[in-house]
Amino acid sequence: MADVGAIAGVTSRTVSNVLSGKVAVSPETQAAVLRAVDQLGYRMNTAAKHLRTGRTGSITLALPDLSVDYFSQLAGAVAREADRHGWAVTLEQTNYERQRELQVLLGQGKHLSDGLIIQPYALQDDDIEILAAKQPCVLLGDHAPGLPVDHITMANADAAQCATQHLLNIGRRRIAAVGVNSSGGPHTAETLRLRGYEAALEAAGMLTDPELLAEARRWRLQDGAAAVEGLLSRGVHFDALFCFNDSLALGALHVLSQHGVAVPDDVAVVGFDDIAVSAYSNPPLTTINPGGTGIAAAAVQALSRRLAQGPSEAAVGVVQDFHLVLRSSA
Amino acid sequence: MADVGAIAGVTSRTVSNVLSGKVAVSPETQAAVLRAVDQLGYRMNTAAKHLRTGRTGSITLALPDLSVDYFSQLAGAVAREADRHGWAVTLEQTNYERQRELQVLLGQGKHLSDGLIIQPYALQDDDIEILAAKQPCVLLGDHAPGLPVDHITMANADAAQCATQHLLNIGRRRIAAVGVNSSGGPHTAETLRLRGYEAALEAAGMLTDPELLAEARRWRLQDGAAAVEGLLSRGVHFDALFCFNDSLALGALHVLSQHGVAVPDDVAVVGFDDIAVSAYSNPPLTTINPGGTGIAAAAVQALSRRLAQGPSEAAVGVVQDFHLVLRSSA
DNA sequence: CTGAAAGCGCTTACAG
DNA sequence: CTGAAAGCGCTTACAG
Repeated sequence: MADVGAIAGVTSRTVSNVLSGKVAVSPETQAAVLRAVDQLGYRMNTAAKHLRTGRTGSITLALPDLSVDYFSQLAGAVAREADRHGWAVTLEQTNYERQRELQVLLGQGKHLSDGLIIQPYALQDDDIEILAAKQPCVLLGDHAPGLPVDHITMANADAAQCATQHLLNIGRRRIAAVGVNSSGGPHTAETLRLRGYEAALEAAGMLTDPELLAEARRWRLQDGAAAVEGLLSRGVHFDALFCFNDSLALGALHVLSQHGVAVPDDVAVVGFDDIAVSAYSNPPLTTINPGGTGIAAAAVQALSRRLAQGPSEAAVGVVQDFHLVLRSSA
Repeated sequence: MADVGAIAGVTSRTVSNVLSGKVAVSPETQAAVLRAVDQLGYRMNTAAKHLRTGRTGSITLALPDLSVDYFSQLAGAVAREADRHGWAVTLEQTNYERQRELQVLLGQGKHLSDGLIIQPYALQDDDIEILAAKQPCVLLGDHAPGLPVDHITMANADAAQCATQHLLNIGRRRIAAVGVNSSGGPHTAETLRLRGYEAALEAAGMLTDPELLAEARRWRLQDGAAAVEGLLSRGVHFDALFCFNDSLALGALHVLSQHGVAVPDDVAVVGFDDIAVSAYSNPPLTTINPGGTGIAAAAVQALSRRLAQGPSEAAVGVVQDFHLVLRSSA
């Protein structure tokens, strides 16, 4: 920077002013500096800037697993949004491990960043206190209401009820729920979606048959396949599947097809998330769309606001809209 | 660091030595320092370290689009590998844009990192010279042979020939190629895979029928669907599809099913990449597996080696193994 | 094995 | 509108 200044006939101070654009500089000086920058191929040292200002210009995105479609699509959307805000995004795969989630929240990640967008999975409500402190942070997914942390969420229970209601509307009466996880906390997606499922049944004057609750701790393709295999091998009778996410549903579709079960004639299937492949499965999957890239945009915006406001302002919670996407599977 | 030293009764120099572990420190001193670190909740300032050492501890991963399964799975694998090497990974979505690819290669990304792993898409061979310079860099995908840059690739033509050969082996004679892109350069995946396809036909004494070449500039689900719709609407007769990647194949499967075409009876389908969903499609997809997470591991390792050796050492090219995964679609 | 000191490349009160 | 100078928090020759 001093070298640039030397060529332009100014000090580093003025070069900095020109480059940051925060302080007015006379047009001639500005032109001279820019010329010198070009001539030297000068690029600012971000480390020095970071050291001085305390701002890194990057945010951390912490997700359980990038190879899960929902997360990778979320990551893509967040990257795009962050880009618009001039942020780089550093990736942190937490592998569904509480330890790593805590580590990231405590800011012990390898890389210091200005803020964090995290979708926790294994973190308990007890860990809440830790969250609020340490660093600017936006939570994705579901957590205890009243959490003093910015968060973007969706109406999980309502959406699940809507999905189940649709299955009831088309005349199904033996609807299995795929993705139940009895070890989930009270404010997790698995619990809320189960609640929505039960609410729909109840509203129709029906009881939840425990036999129809198919467990799946993780929600990957293989987990959906295994859950439905289980249902089938136990001889459970069902005419519909409400899967807690699309990967489960895709796995389910696969197993049903292998067993010669017709979808939707014998068994109707509804998913949750509307990932890209779901529109192209055989048959195409009816599913809940959780507001598209809205979550990513809301998250980045919330973090941006938090960074501008500082930690004192009250936490904001955004509830994303959803809608049922009707395709052939139900 | 000075504060920590004050408590431990040493200077920052010794604290630094303890924390870096590079210089021997007496056990008592070490214990005292560690205690002080704990007591103060001290965390090292990475910016200062970076400024001083010139190393950021992070690498940049530049991919066209995270919402494409192949790339997101690659990103997940790279993140995992980088983690093992103690690196954070910063994400750069280039959106298939030459401009952004150049920008990243020139190191003009928002974030300075120690090195770059990039899968270019729009970059031409003319840009090669730029690549070699600027920063430690590992190339993914296909490029001119003899490129003076570390690169991880696979035997695209061989794999494509293998896939096509399989279709010939099971008695198919009208094999359409899906994903042809006439504007691709001579060393791109589209060109190499087409070449493998043609080589297989030629080896069987057959000619390439231009009618069977289905264009698709991008290789997403919708592109595969559109390509096959085109084939169908043009009334082209075909009994097999060799799709240049799995997303195209999945899109194709969808359209075939919509039109009541039986797979594999009427039309056999082979894909390329073996992404996770491909094992769960209906029918499950026969495809080329490009060495699993081997590419990610090889890339991170190559970058690691490059960083240790400096720019003078000769560039290394790794050709990843592949194999055909036989499932029901062909 | 440890101290005292310089310096990495910026930004920013303090002056003028 | 611009200079001279301090300081962000580390690491590392230079000594001892």
